[in-house]
Amino acid sequence: MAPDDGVTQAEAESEQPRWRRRKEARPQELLQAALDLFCENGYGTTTLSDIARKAGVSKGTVYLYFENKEALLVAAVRDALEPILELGERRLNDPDTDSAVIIRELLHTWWDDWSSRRATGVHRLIVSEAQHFPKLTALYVEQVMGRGRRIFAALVRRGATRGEFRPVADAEMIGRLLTGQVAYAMVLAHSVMPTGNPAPAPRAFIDAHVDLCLRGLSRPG
Amino acid sequence: MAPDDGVTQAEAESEQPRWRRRKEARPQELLQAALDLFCENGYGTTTLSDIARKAGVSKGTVYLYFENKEALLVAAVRDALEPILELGERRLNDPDTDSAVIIRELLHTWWDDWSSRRATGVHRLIVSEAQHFPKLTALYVEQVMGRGRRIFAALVRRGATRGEFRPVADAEMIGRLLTGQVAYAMVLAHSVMPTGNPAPAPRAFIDAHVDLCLRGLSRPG
Amino acid sequence: MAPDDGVTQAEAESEQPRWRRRKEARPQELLQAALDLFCENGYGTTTLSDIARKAGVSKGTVYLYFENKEALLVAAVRDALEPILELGERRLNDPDTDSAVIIRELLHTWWDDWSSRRATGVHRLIVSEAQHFPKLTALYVEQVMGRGRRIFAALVRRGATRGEFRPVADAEMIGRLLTGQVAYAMVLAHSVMPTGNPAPAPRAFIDAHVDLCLRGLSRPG
Amino acid sequence: MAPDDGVTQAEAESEQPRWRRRKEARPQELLQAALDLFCENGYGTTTLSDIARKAGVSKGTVYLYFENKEALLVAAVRDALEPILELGERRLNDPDTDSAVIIRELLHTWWDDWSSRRATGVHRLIVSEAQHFPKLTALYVEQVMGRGRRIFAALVRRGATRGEFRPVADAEMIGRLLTGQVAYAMVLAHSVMPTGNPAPAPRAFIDAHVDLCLRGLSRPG
DNA sequence: GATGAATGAGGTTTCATTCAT
DNA sequence: AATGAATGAAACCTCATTCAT
Repeated sequence: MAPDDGVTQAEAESEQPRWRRRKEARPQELLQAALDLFCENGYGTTTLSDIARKAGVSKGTVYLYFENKEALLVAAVRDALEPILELGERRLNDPDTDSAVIIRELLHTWWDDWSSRRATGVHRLIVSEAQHFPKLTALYVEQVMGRGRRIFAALVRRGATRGEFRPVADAEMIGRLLTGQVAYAMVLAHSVMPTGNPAPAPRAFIDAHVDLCLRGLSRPG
Repeated sequence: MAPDDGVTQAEAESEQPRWRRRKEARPQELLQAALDLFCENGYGTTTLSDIARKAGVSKGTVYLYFENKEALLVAAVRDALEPILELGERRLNDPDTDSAVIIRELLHTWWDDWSSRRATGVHRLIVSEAQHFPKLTALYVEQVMGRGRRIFAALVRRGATRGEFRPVADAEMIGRLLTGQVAYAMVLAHSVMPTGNPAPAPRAFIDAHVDLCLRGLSRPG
Repeated sequence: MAPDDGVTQAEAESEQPRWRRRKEARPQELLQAALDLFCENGYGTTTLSDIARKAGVSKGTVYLYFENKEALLVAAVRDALEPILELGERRLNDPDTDSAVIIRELLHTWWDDWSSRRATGVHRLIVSEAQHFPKLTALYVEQVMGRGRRIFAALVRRGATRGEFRPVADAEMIGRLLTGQVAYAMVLAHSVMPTGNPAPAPRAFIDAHVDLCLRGLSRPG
Repeated sequence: MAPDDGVTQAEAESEQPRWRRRKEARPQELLQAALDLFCENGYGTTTLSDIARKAGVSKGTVYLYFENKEALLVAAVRDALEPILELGERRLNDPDTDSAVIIRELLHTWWDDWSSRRATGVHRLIVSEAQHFPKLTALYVEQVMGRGRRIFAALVRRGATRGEFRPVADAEMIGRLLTGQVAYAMVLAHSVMPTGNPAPAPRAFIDAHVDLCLRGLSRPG
């Protein structure tokens, strides 16, 4: 989770030549370096020199793979989100599992998946830059926010149908509430928290959130 | 009176208030122009020329009143938040009002107050720039996030003490959850939503949020 | 005629301040510096640093007066040509002067006027950059080439009408021939000649050209 | 035979020809691609990638055959001009042909030969880049401009000697005038004309030019 | 106090050239 | 011989900041 854990750095090696041919690996290294820096410092503050240095290449090399800085941003975000978005609704249809359990697990899984991709900062990044990159924002709204909301709305309906939850008038809104709190936690984790301001551990926070919401969804009596 | 409300009156009369009143006749237009533009376009994208033009003064004039761009940002945020933070716990001590009602009203009031100051964008602004202005972030975390959390934590405890709510283990966490969802709505209202992505009306969203949480806080049976 | 005769240089003065406010004079100095350098070295080879240095200002100052490099080129060319184009047909209607005399004098005057504006290099500049600046090229073709051609075509017709010249089928074509040779001399004077390749003096060349053409226009017998 | 034609046969058999024959199997496509692009877009604007792509090779390959971009320019120009310059004075010595006819035909042939080599743009290219490549410019001045001027000066002297033309004081100057107009037509054909500005067809233009000049050379009475 | 012309560091981007493969 | 990934210098341009007026 440290912003510069060395994984993407150029490998320190013996008498390294001026450069190495890495056509296959380069784009990934660049995308990860770009994502890390954009998430950490924002788009405007991150320079292409920073990205190139972190990826262990020269400035010009970036332009072999990406049209310009904006394209790099879009590619980095897409690259981070795509595999995550393909995961999704795994246990949604397991009839033996309570909806409450699925909801709780899915929210935890969400956090873990994004963390493993070093992508939790994407929320903050999008929120910060939304005005300047409407295309990317639309992607995020539809594929991330919308998808999450729909999944959890479906779970809420499932729970209501199965008699686990009380009947719910606006399941979409509940879906929005369920996901929003977690997304916001990711936003804060990449903005105000790193400046030395404490916050509860993600798991505890998510659990408290789920506890409160599930209790709010439970059937009276 | 709730036993724990001391938290919210602590700094009001201290000998050296952390949130200083600066009543010098600063060009209010400058602060408002800066706030609007920073909130709308972000710190990096907003130029001092933009601000000066919007305020109807020349670029040089800005430097008569503010050390530099950063100082202007800090002053603009402070200027926007200061009067809002002074509002606060008005009806907190009215023994005839249910805690649930206070909570609901306070969240709505929060939104309205911030809207009237054109300050709803401050959340997004802070979130975006937190890394680069730790002082300002600390202020925000303590005075805005922290204050809100403490107020609502106190209200939760009040409700539990009065028998309105079930007993709550971690009232601070509940306070965090209650305020977070609204803060996040403000963040979204100034980031992804303006790019053409619909969201529910604030009032409806807040009400749904409060409904769910209060139900989650209600006493069983 | 030397490319850098110091006229446009920043004035060396006593303890000069970091900069001087010169709002009125700046654009002219910049335009002349730009024109000189563009004519001497071409558009692509001339850097904005060169221009700024020659005009005695910093790079940024150029952008206070001109949108970008291209706008500076267009403005410099326009600024050089405009006063010249306003001269024109002065003696065209003097009935006491032979058409042959007018033609000869006008061609000499043309050269002298352009020289006095340090604008003889514009032909070469336009010819070199025509493909990349079609707007500017169109201006040149219409206002410079076309105007010259039409003036001299009119003179040829005048001479034929007055019985000085033989009847001419295509006066426009003759106008093209009369002007082209002089324009080409200007082109060469700013391209191949400065690299150490000798050419006849402009006056002698123009006279020879006029001699040959006027003899070709004279009435048989 | 005209007494002064030695000028045009001077360098043909010298021990170390100034215009060297380089018959190495250079990729002709490279030279032609470079010539086309340089003539069309200029030297600075043409990238080595463009040339390599047009020639169907990789960028690196260019450097197997040419030291650098400048060497490629020189080679391309030389390659285009060399065979043309070897043509030259074919019918110069045919005693049965009038000098006027030779002049007219030679100017048309000049245009046709250059067109067939796609080399008409070389004039514009040289004019544009003369300052930066003095060696190449000197070559052009001597071998192209000078050669042409001398050939036509010789023809003018031939015509005067044979009594076809009036006596001429400065035949070199007439040669300059005869060739200049055609060279200039080529310059314009590759600069201002392609941007949508009409001009007479080359043949008509050359004929009008020759008509005027030959009439100017004709014997009075 | 107010102005806005001027500065110059620093950003993104291009491209001739090199060199491991 | 041929490739094309990689380099890095240098270009254009922006803008926070300064300061003569």
